[in-house]
Amino acid sequence: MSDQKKRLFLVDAYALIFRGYYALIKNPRINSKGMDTSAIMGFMNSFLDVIKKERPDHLAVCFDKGGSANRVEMFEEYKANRDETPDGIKIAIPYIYKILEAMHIPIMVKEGFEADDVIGTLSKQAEKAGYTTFMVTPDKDFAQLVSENIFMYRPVFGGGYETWGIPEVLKKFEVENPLQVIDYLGMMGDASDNIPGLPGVGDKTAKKFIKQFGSMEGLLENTEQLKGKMKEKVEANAELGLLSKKLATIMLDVPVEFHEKDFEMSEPDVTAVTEIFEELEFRRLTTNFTNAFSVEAMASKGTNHEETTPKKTIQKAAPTTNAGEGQFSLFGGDSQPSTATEVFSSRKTIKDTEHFYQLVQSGMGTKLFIGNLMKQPSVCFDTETTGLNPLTAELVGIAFSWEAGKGFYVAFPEEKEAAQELIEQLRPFFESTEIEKIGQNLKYDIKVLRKYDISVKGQLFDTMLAHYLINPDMRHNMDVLAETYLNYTPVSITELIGKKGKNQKSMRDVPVEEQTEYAVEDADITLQLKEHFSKELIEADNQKLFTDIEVPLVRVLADMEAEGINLDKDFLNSLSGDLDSDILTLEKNIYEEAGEEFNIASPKQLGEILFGKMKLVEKPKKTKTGQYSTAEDVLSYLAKDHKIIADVLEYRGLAKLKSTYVDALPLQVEEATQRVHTDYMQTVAATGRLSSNNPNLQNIPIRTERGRQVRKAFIPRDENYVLLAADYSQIELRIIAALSQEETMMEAFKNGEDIHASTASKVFDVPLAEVTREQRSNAKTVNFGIIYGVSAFGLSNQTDLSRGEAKELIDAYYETYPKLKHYMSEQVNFAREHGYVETIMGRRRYLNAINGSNAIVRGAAERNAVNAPIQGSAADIIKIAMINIHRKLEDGHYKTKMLLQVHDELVFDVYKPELEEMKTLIKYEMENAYLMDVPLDVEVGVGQNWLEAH
DNA sequence: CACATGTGCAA
DNA sequence: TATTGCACATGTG
Repeated sequence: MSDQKKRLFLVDAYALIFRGYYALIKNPRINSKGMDTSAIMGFMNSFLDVIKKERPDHLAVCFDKGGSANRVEMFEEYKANRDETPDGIKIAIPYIYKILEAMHIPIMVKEGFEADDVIGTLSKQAEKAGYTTFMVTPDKDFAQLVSENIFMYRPVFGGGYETWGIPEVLKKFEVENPLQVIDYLGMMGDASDNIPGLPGVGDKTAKKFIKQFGSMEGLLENTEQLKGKMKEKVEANAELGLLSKKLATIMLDVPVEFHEKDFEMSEPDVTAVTEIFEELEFRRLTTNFTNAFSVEAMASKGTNHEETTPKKTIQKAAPTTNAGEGQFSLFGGDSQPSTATEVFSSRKTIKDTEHFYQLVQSGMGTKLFIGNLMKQPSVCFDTETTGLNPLTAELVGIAFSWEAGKGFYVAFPEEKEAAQELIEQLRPFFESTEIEKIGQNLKYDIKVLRKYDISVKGQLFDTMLAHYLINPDMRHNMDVLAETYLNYTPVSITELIGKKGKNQKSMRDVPVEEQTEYAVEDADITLQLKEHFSKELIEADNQKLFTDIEVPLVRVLADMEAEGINLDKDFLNSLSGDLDSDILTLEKNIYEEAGEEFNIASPKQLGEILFGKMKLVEKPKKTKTGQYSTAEDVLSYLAKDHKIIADVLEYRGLAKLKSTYVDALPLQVEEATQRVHTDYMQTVAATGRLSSNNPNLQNIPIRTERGRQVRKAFIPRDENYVLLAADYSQIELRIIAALSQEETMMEAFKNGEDIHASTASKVFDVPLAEVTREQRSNAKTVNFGIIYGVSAFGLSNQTDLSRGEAKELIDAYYETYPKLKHYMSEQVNFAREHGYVETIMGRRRYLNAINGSNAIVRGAAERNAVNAPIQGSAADIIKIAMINIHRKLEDGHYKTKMLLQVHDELVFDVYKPELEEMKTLIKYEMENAYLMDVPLDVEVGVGQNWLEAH
């Protein structure tokens, strides 16, 4: 294999660093010193992968230094608009240098030249010297350099690499010659490099032009063939086009020379590298590194299935050896211990490691399989369906796994009766109370199976929920979890059924062998994640929260979602008509006042009219992108002086109402049930709250008279039912009072006082009876502000108070409630020391930024330290209440159903004969879900619609 | 068609 | 320079 031409790898350092950093932006790696090591980790992972996979004999890592003097000379805005390099990247650079030096990796830097130009020049020189060069970079600009001997070696999102040779470039850019990539980039521009490009020309147009004219020059010489606006624009920007092309051209005459010897790989200084990794707390990388450089690793090197490397130049590796033997120890994130059973080689799909996935054949095969299945104490399963909506989706198959690396797939027939027959055979498994069921997002599977009249019984372990408790701020989809904790990249669903939109396939259209591979892999991975997470749950002392709250809630939510709520479409239709005519009138008035017609819904156009043309304000506030801000708090000050602004505000309110609620809700009524089924997300809000979508039923208007009308559209199931709404009164303030043991506030609650009036009376030092509306309102604002960690500035923004008055008010507030202030600083201190805060049920939120150096970020973390335990404890309490109520309704075989949760409120469809019983039961369960030193109070209302029920 | 931005609804 | 969310219309590529 090495008898082929010699190979040179040139690594574009910054491109890989940026890519690594942003790939982890949602789950940044923070070590115990609070340092963000994402960029280093991301870069090293990619880099070591290349070494491990390709074993290059000649290699260099190329950095920029001092930018490109040349390009800036040509175009002074070149890269000027780029955001400043994030801190996470800045701190990474010196470490990466140090690591590469310790590894004895050649580093190329040429002051005043970009890495692109250095790499370009070197590859062309190496080509003359008989080398095949691989440019390791994701940056598509490099495509212009590709030749018979020069390839791009691109890391692919989700792991693996793809190689671009001439055919790939020609196909990708739809050109005849790689050099035309320069014309393409020149026309289209590149926002990240600040190459302007031709205005109005994007990917599609650029490709068209190149097919038609061959080059930028060809285009500019033949503009008479263009039409309309495009002709004008291109002609007007000819110079810009030529300049853009120059900027996009990678220079090949950088004063560097390719001497073979300088690029030879040599033995790394293992001790030095290990030391740096230890300092950074990179455990997995340490083994990854040893592996990448070891002889053994070379022998057992596996092939990634995504390999697109040309056969002649890149050695194809031997079939993967048994990865379970333990010569790799790549398992686990840097904080996770590695274990023998969960060892997989880096960035591979599970396909490449030894595994045994079997398709269960019908007849005898099914019987044998089910017999075996029923003997297991604990099984992971995953349903495959025709779509994402569990109310309409049909079963395509179910994967099962109970042993790492092994699993089975039961494919389902399309025909309804046959499918039902098959699921009946599986019923004993799903309805067994003995067998524990493991899954990722089990709510979905439960809802799907529900349609087949199967109820999933027994203990549940949902890996998504488990991870949500382990770190609620991270993302919890299975692909990310597999990468983070198991270090492998599952087959993506897009690979199977294509991107959503144009011609997305259904799972049904996927060959059953591929279904098996994909589905069982997911079950296999989920099973392995469970092993991981169950340990971590214990370490974080979150087991009770998991078992007693989050897991039981899954079934409660599945029931609520399946139930849905009745919506009065006709009523909304008539509202829509009313809104329409009012909006039309306002529109006419606004156009008249503005002297022209424009799109009022466009903040850009509106700002231009109000502040650019009419100049209603001397110094208009701008948004971060430099547009005039037309936000409500800006405009409302001006409404009394300018009719047009009052009209705009009213228009906005009505338009919002119509588009977001009145017109949108009827479209969400499910065909099959004629009801609206929201989807509650249990793992989104970092504090432990639920969120609701498709549609969001947690933000239905209530504050304005007009908006409130929408609530009239939510009605009982039929004439035998009424809607009941039960609200916790001031639950968050009660929690903070109890947690801080602030007696004054606790007393007020115990005595059933109006808490805001009571606060006002104490803070402003007036008798309770003499508190003015304004005083109560200000006290209410502070009460809420305290929960969020408000500043004097923020408070003065929310009230009529000046900054000074706001500060006085806050000071008086803390004097009234000294324990409250103490509690707040205690929370902050706890977070500083432990890195997290927790709720009454031990739900944690990690706040690493609280020890960071950025004052703004740190301030936000400090507010979170106060807010998260309060908001989160309230969430804990209502979740407990929901579970208890759900159980009572089930056990008592009531017809009443729980329908909605809105953070501190529950909504029920109550069967009229059960009404009195329900009022008592619901109020009792909510008030007694969790007992604190402050009583909880729940207000219950009943009505013919949601508005009346309040 | 996908994504960013500005805006605004709820607790 | 107040917490947590979701979703709309516009604008851009």
